[in-house]
Amino acid sequence: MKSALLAVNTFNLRHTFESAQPLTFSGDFDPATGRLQYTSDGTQIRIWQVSPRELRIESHEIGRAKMDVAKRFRLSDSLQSIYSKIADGDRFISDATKKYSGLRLTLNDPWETTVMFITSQFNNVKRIRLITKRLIGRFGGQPGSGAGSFPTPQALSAATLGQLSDCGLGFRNKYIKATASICAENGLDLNRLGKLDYADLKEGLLELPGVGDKVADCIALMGYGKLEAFPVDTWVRRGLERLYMGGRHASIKRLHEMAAGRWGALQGYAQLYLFHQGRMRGQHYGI
DNA sequence: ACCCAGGCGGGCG
DNA sequence: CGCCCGCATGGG
Repeated sequence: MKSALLAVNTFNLRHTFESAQPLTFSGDFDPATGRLQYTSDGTQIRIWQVSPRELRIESHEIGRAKMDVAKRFRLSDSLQSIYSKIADGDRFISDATKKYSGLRLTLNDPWETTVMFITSQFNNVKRIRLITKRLIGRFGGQPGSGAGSFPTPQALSAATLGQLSDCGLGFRNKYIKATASICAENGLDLNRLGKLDYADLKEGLLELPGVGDKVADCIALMGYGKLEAFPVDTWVRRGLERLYMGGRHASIKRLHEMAAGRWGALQGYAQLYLFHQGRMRGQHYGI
């Protein structure tokens, strides 16, 4: 096991893990020690924050691990610059970026992100974690060949609806199986969609069964890094209506227009802070 | 026992 | 386009 230090600026691993992104579902975070362990391309990586400006990384492949951490947590994003743009004249975003300073968007594997956010529909964070870990344990890499790694499209398309349901997927089993077979057999290579601009990418994602407006935006944002994606879920919707619309109801279409007008090309970051603040405000739901 | 959770697909007007 | 409905499951 090798170890390295990585300098960071405006980064908070705890906030980032708690913000219900793909690593929240597949990774293991120890709240007592602040250590996060996750698997990337079959490599085990363990990280924790030794100081506000330093991250400790442990892995057998330390070089790859350092690159993965930098990419995964978007460490090249200047959060100070992003804050100054999305919080300008906006009391609510300004409050959230102060309270959760260092909360970062993550960039994750498109296929894993797709499965996790199909799983997320009509579900809660704790159960998404439970289901994701069952999928990894039953259909992911086996001991000796990438244990703990996420199941491939081939593995999930070969699973029966009963097996998928037994992982806790319930009615989502048919979405997962159908999307997996499209990715495995029909040659829809999710990695190639990354070349498209946001509008075309979203249109492509919407063709997958179980992927609607909200899930497509989650995949675009956290699987492809499209910062102009703005997933509107229950928390964001409530937050927008309460904070910006005097408590009045608004359509999804109207909320998208408002977000685009306020935060433009960085609306994905605004969404992350709105979502996290909204979800933490009630704080009756664990991770 | 009852309620809710990072919505979606299908059917309707 | 908007609205309404059913939907599997585990935890509070």
